[in-house]
Amino acid sequence: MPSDLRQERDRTRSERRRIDVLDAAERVFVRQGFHRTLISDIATEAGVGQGTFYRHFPDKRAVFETIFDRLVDSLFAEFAGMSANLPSDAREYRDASVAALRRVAQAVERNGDLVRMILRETPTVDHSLEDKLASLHDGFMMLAKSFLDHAVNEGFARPCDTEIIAQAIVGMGTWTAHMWFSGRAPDVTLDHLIGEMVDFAFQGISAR
Amino acid sequence: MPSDLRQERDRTRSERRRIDVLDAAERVFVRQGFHRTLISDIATEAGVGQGTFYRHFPDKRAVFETIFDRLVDSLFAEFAGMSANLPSDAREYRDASVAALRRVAQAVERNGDLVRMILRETPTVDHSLEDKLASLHDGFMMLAKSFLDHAVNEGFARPCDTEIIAQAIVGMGTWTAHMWFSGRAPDVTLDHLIGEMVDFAFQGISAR
Amino acid sequence: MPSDLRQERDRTRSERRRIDVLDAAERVFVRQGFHRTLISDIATEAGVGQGTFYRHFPDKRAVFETIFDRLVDSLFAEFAGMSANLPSDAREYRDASVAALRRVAQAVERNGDLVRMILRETPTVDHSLEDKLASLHDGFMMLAKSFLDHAVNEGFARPCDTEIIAQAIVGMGTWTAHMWFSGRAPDVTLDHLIGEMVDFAFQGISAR
Amino acid sequence: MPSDLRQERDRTRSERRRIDVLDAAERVFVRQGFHRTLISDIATEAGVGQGTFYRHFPDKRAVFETIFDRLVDSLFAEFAGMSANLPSDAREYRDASVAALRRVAQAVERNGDLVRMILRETPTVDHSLEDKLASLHDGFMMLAKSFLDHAVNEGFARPCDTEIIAQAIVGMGTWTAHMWFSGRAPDVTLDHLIGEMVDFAFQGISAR
DNA sequence: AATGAATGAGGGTTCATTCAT
DNA sequence: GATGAATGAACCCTCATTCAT
Repeated sequence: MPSDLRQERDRTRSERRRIDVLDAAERVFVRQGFHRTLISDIATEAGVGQGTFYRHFPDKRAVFETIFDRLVDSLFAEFAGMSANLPSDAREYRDASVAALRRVAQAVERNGDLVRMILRETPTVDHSLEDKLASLHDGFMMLAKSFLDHAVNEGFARPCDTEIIAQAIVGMGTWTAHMWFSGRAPDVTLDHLIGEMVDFAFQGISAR
Repeated sequence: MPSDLRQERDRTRSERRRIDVLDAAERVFVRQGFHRTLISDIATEAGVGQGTFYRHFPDKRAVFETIFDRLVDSLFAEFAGMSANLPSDAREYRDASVAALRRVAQAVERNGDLVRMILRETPTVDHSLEDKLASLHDGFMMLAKSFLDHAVNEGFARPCDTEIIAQAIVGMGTWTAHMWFSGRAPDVTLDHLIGEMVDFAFQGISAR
Repeated sequence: MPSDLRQERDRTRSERRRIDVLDAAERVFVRQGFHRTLISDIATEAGVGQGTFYRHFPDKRAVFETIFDRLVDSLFAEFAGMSANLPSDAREYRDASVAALRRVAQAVERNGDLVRMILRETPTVDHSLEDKLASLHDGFMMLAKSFLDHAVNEGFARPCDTEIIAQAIVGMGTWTAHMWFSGRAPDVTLDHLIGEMVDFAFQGISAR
Repeated sequence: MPSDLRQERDRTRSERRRIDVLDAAERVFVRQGFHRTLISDIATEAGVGQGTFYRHFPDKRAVFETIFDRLVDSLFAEFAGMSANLPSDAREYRDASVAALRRVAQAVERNGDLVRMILRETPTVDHSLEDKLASLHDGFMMLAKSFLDHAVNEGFARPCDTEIIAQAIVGMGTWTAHMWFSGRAPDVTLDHLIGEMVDFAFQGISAR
């Protein structure tokens, strides 16, 4: 039945349009921020009429949320194959940390501006989006915490309030990423940066 | 000449009005964020007409910047008497850190919502305000760095890339403060939180 | 490609809308003057929303200038075929003057209110529009002067400061037109009026 | 009784204030035109508070009208002693015309900007002010007409539609004055200008 | 009487959203 | 389905006018 084929093709074309709009919105949000962006900016950037925007999204907030979700998914995909086997001594733990950070850094590097935009804009878009971002942070924190708990249990990390420390570590990382992608970080290689931060996390600043 | 007296009184009253408007704006910004706040919201909250708003500020952005500056000044005032004598051994250094963090925490505690609002909204208001906030962060980072450099020079902190570590520490602190004042931090006392963070910063997570 | 057709049709329709707004503005300006006219008055008169006004003109001043230019163009079009052959004796000169005035009068008659409005309002709209009107007057004056110079050179007008006299004649004409279209001129036929003015311009008031 | 004296002095002071405001308004109107002038501009220029403005005038229009009337009065005062004895031959008539124009020119010269402002702004302020200006023109026209009628009756002016000619002459004069005070008139002496215009009015342009 | 801070109605302008084509 | 002109609610800002001091 050819109409099936046609429906299929139409759906595909529509889906492509939707993604065009999404990509355009992302570029504009990155460039101008959420609040300075007009629907017409997005439509123009996407090369479509404003009406077409409304065929795919109910409003600006919805596109933003879709972009947010898309980013989160792509970051989580990056993590998928990662936490396979837990480290069994301090050395392995450290190596795993460095490897994980490198992987994240690479993942984020490809669209650092996007990440920065999301971190900057999300909390001012909406209360519910602010919460969503918070859960995301919580998710990372839980991940870090479970890593840490494991290490403590295995005896190659000292006992501590792992929730607080996990929180601190995530904060440290997020912040540093923010700086790095703003170009406001010290002018060093990414490997050096990661190395210093892991050393700090493992040994702190104290001599010995 | 009685008109001198009158001018004086008028100036005082006008100054009070200005502060009323400023305080009202602060409350509304905290409640609704910068972008959802209308001039009329501020005027209503202050219990004055819209025209009165414009008598004291040219626009919403200007009030925001004034609130920002006022906060920065009040935080700096808190720091004024602090960095008197530098610590001369590791223990003193740790104690000084705890004391400093307590002091900052207390200073911020009184208007945690304001701090959170400023941290959240500022980067989306304006490019120039975003920069202003960045310099502020830089300032804190430099402070932390000089502390750290001192400790390294004195030999009670291990040699490291103090700029990176200072950045990380400031990030960690800011982030944790953010969490704390959102009520999304673990449910512990402030002293415990500070203690854990300082321990982490000094010894890291490693056993021994 | 049907979109070409559509673009064409859209452009035509838009152009028509623009002219609707322009015509409406003209009517309102004539009725209320520039300063008493609100954008909403124009939109209402045109039967469109306020937003539509702004789709076609940036502000009230711009519509005014467009109306001004449109009038000037239409008046100049009237003059186009006129100054073909210069008169070669006093009688021809007088006949040519009468003919020219009749022609102008007819051209202006069709929209006397508009002309009056433009003469009245333009100098208060804007400095640049005031200047534009002044150049227009200058243009007319130069035209009159060249006519006069020719007559003097040919010997059927007495030697005189032709610039001053040209200025005076234009003033006389403009003024009389103003009066005529306000309904404040003496109650005579246009031909009589023109005849008297031309006689005056040729012979002055003196007996003989 | 000293309170009489005091009342008297107060009245005088109030009257002086009123005139200060009036003078200030005049300067501002000349500088900015009626519509661009704010009450606060006038008050500032007068060096008084805005409240004081309202003590003396109900609104901007009223000050304008007062300035208008004041100008008219001062011009009429200038004419008071003028039309004493009517001329009895053509030569005298011409001399009288030149003398009259010189006198008017001098009167106007002292405040040419004011006259220009009044001529420019009045018709756009108000319908009733427009009418008032029209009556003024009518007054001048009637004056000119009666002069002209006399001359015709005495036989040293040719018979003509004196109303039309009077209108034309007034228009010519007003227009030329306008040009002159805008600095857009030919660069000649006032006497030359007047001479040319009177010659034109008496003999027209025709040779012989 | 003089002041000028306070007011808020009024008018300009923007822009999300609709809808005829 | 796509378009973009049209719309008008919503918001910013001005400024004539009032009135407490």
